[in-house]
Amino acid sequence: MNVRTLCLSILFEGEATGYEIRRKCVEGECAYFIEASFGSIYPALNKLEQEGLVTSRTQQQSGKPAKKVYSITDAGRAAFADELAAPLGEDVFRSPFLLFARYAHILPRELVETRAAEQLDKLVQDRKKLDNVAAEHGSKAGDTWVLNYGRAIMELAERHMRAHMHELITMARAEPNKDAAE
Amino acid sequence: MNVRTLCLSILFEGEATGYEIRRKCVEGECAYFIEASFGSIYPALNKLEQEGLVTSRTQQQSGKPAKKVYSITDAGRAAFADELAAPLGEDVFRSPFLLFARYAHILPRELVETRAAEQLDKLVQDRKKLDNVAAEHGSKAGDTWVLNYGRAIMELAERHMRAHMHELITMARAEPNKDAAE
DNA sequence: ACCAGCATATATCGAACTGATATAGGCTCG
DNA sequence: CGAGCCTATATCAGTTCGATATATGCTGGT
Repeated sequence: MNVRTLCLSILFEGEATGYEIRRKCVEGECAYFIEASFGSIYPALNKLEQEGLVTSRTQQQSGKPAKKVYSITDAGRAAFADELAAPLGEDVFRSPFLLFARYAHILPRELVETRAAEQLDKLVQDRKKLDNVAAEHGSKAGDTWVLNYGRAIMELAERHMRAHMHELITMARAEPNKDAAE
Repeated sequence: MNVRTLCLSILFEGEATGYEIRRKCVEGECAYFIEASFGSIYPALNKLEQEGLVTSRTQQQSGKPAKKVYSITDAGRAAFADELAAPLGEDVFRSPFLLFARYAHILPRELVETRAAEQLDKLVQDRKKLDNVAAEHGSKAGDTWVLNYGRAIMELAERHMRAHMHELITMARAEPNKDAAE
């Protein structure tokens, strides 16, 4: 599932600029399961326009920079339908925190405490963000389903972290570590 | 958290070849929260050797190709410790399936049914894999913690999917779709 | 008996993507 | 009244993925 398809999926719902597509990824309906940077969105939109899957018009704004509003074409809608019918890629989960956690036993207690607290905070923030999206957007059924899936998992992650983070901190405390040598 | 640090983390635990590092990412203790391909592991190991953070020796084998066994150096251990002390990157979750699910309402019922079943199967397989890792490896405390975190989440994901996938399928069924036109 | 396919093992390359940076106008708040 | 932020587009270097190449031996099916 590449940035190209992501752009088509958002334009399928209605017009948008590159900037707005980015925002929808970071704080909108897709926030939970997609990420894309400007560095991939803008080139993707250019290429989609070249291929005739989207069209654009430049819109002047008072008090803000001019923006380039993209719309999907019939060819774009067809291409998106084809993408949805194609075999799906694998889900990906990467966690620097979990790599860190494996080595709690050789790390200073204070550091483990800090990182665990930061991680819990991230989980809480992310869950709140999903709750807000669910509350604000009068989203369609598919969006609600995805959002509920995300919220269920974030809730558990938060609960699990809260219940078990002290064990990680205890590991760090248990063995005196290299910190003493520094 | 880059491939470089991943390699150091695995070599910190003991000697390994590039191939073995890859395996540990795919089916070992890290399977849940890390992924890395040969295309990034081998170059990373070469660079680490150039920098003196790891050393290698070539080991002949009967019945198998020769392998290049890497070991971490003191400089490597120090570099790894520095990495662990540095601020952590963000956790990443990307799900082509959830992007697909948003559009269940415009998709043929059969396709949604197939993809939902495939997704459930993946979740079951992944959970089983984590259970196996937990059972086989007499892993250290940090590994057990990470594994339990992963298992808790996979279990919920599986349960949630099992309980709610029929809603997705119903969405597809509810509105007749473009499939009729094909 | 033989061959297809799979596991081990290293390596490279193009395409994709991230994260940082550049540019630029206008707004807000201390 | 200026620092910093928001909107907005764009590019670039570095990282990573996914596919492919190469080589060898084992295993299972016909």
